Amino acid sequence: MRAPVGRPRRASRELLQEAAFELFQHRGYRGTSVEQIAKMAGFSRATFFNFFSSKAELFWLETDALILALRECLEGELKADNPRALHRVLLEFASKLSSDQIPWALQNYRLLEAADDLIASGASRAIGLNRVFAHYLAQTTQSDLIALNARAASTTAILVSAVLGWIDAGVTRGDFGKYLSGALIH
Amino acid sequence: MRAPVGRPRRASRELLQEAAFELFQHRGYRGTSVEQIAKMAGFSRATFFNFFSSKAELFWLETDALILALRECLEGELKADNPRALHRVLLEFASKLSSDQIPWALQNYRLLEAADDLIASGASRAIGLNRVFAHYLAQTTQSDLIALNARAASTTAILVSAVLGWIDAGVTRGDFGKYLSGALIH
DNA sequence: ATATATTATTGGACGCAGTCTAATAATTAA
DNA sequence: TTAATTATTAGACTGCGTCCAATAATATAT
Repeated sequence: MRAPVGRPRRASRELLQEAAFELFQHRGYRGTSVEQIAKMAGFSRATFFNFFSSKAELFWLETDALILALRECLEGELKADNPRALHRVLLEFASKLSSDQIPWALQNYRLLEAADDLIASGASRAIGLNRVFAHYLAQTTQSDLIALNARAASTTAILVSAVLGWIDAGVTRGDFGKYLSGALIH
Repeated sequence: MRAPVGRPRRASRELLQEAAFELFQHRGYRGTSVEQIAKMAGFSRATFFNFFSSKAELFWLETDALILALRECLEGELKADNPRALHRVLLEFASKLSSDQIPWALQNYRLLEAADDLIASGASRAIGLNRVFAHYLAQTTQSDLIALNARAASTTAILVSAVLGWIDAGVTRGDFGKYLSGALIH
């Protein structure tokens, strides 16, 4: 593990994100330009795009980590001898979520509404989740493709709506598991 | 009903849409600029934005009409003495859909994938549908908000996945009702 | 006929996102 | 000291969406 060759990095995703969220608070997402974010963090616009492929990617950084954790949890389950039902795994994952580690983006998900690129990137996350669920169901159950896709889509939609409900509940929200189980059994 | 005052219109949504879809076929959605669409139809870029608030709005013109019809169908049902369950109304609406009147945008929904603004505008349609369903459920059933939202979201997701499955089935797809009912009862 | 009001179309400018390229800066290795 | 390597940067470009002022085409009033 030698010292890396070449000019060392000064910028980082974290530095840029910090500057961005501060600006988003004051001027909103649309009211904040990439130029301003980069300048606020002490870098140039070009550098911003060395770290994020778009303004929206920055927004989802923490949320993507959460989604990744969920995906790995499901993949681990698939490797088990007898993988449990999707809903059970989701509920267990949900029970480990604590109210104080909600990604900034999710806590401020209402920022989505006015910005096309945020809606699009949020939708891409939902679609990605849906693919993960569909894959899990395909491995663990047998049914025709259309019913399988419908179940995956339904699960995704319910999960998202439970998350939003949980966030909307504010600081007194309590445990997420309660919200998810309430939404899953209908 | 006198002749309208002022300079008469030459342009129309239909003319612009026709030109746009032709270009989309050849160069794709992203590869087609608003400038090109307007020029192809014989107008200027500025005129395009007199008729559509964005390139994506043009894409959804026919689909929006379909969604509107569904919404009106549900609103009519709400005014009935004894509105039926949401699923029943949807199935009846679905049975009236014929394979040869699928909006161009839906038939070519794969164009969505590469274009952020299309994804965003598509997601907005889904969110709008979801609101309609949530409203319907709120009027016709009694349950807590979170379960209600979850059911609406689930219905929306299932409807969308059924539509996509139906379209993917190609010309031999047959009746949509079959797809929807297969997706709804899971 | 001519002038006026009204509406449609247009050109041109702007700011911002995202892409690209070439230049420069900071470091390690030779 | 020089070369190789990587980070940062400036600057140009295209396209979207917004805006405004200019012009064109029509109806109506005088």
